[in-house]
Amino acid sequence: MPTIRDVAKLANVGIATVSRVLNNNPSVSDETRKAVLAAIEALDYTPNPIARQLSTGRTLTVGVILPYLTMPSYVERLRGVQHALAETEYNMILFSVGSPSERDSYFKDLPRNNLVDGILIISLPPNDNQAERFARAEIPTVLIDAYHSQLCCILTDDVKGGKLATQHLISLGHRKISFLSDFLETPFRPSARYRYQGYRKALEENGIPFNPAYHISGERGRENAKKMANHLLNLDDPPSAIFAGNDIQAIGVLDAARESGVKVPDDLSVVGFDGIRDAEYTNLTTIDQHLYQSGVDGVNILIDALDIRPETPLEKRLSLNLIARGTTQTFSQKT
Amino acid sequence: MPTIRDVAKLANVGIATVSRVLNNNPSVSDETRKAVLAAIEALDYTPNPIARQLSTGRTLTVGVILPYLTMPSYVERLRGVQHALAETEYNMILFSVGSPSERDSYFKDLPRNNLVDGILIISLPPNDNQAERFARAEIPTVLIDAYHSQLCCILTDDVKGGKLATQHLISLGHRKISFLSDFLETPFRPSARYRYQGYRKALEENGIPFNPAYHISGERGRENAKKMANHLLNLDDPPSAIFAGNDIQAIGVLDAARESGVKVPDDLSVVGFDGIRDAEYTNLTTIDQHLYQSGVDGVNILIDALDIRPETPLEKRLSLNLIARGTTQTFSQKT
DNA sequence: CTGTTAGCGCATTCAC
DNA sequence: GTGAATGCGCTAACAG
Repeated sequence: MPTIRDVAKLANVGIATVSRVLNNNPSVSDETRKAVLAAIEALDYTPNPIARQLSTGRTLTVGVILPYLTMPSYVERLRGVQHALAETEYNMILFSVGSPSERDSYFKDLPRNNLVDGILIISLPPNDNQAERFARAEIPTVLIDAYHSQLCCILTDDVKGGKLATQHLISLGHRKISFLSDFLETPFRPSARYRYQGYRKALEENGIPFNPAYHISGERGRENAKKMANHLLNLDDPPSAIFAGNDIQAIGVLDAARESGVKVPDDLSVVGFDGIRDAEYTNLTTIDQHLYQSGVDGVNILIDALDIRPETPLEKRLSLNLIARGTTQTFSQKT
Repeated sequence: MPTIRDVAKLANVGIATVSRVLNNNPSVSDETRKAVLAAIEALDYTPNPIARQLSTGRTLTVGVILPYLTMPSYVERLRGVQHALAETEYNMILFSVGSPSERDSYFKDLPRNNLVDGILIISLPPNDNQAERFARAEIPTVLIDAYHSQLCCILTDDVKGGKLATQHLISLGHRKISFLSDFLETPFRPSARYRYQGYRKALEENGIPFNPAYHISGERGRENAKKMANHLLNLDDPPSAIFAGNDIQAIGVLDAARESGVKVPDDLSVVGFDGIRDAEYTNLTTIDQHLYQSGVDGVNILIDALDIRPETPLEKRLSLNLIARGTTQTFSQKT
């Protein structure tokens, strides 16, 4: 592999001159510049980015820490990041997290080892110590779908979203409303918990007593959601509506309904959460939280922070939209 | 940021000793090792990977070149890569391609600039010159869902898959079978073209004349597929079955059928291609091409090649499975 | 076992 | 305008 020295030799110049040409330094005569470019061409030379990184102290790379792409919402966010980053000169290195210990290891090393110029964290809230570490680091960090008072973050209000979804059902006349979700406590970001809080709040504000039998949570995934939904549908007094913690689970609910012959939305209304593509496919009413946009915003804030570190952490809240589709309907039945 | 020198100073040793400790070199006395570790701890020191990379010539990084995550199949393949790479000591840097020129630029520089130790290319077939370049490079390269005789590749036989899907419909009694897909010529990998070839072959082998009216292609995406399907369904003599070039398009066909009141599978059978999760959701009969596994295999072959470069390029063909679900049915109608 | 030294390939002073 | 020298932080001989 040719080095800058080889180019210099061939072009009969010093390596500094080659470096100048590479970096578009204007103080090089047209003649020598041409000679250098010819040598570069002849040797098929490409500057070694690693050497450049060590020398300049910049890597032109952004590190993205995120869970394995098991959930469509992560993918959607990553797509936004991908797209926004393409507009910049930065590359992206992906750190996939499968366990809390993996997460902690990245959280510990990445802000201190100069491998990346900036860090983007998706759906993985740091604890106070970790956040402190990020905040102190020379490397700017932005959280997407996670909050910490000391760090820049892009957020959606899950509580509000939960309220919105429940409110929608209530306004349709439903009173027997179920909440079905992942476990409320998880090793990563427990968005289900916040959505549940919103659900509870909406009930309360509307004077609807909370029925513990209508609250169920379990392992994530469509299959499990289906099982949980079956349980709900088999209650003596089944709910007339189910609010699922995310779209995938809502689709599981639809599965259960179909198999049990429960007609949606006639006999049962279903609302999801996220606004992933699958929701569109299944004509599911859901809360759109602008996943893609969260990735774009995260990148933009990070890129800005790379130039001038904000003295106080920025906080951006994304809006939430109820998308009413075919799985919800007025509840008119009298029992 | 502390350097190895700071640690050495604090521990009262030479930097070589610190380096030895960092690299678990056994020839360090327990005592000094302990002292060094204490200093590392005290300074919260983390070795600079860039410096290490420059010094060793290894980056412990794999470059993944792939199209923007616009299609679920890319995501699924990336997931496989992500998972398999996590088992190794390698990191992944993502190069997202949105246009042929972007692709060409990565293809040109990446094999020569030592930014990564190995390259994985997903669904982007190189031309002869580019392949030559990869083959000559010191950096091993593996193609996933792309073929070139000079390079290692993980493949599925799209022609065979197209045959398989068509064959399935034929064996169900269908004779009026449509093929609906993306444009057969695309800037990236034209898998639709191969699947179309399989379709034609199956027809031929079964003595079914090809009806040009039953062949339609256009812009990708669910919406467009729906429009194309509508066109087919409105023909004077509409097809009794539609084989779509991929699952997303098949779902578009289902949309069209639903809206036109054409019952699937009673009035129309539909087959997709890919085996993405969405196919499962929509109960779509499809050809599963083991997308996830292709990513895993690609990583494994690459990692092996990192140790010992195969003298002759490896080629792995993934199997294809017809998954018969609810959108296909025997054709018994007599017209 | 351990310290000194010489690069890795480039950018960047500082003289000329 | 241009070249020689220095250093980025680390690893890897090479001595001792």
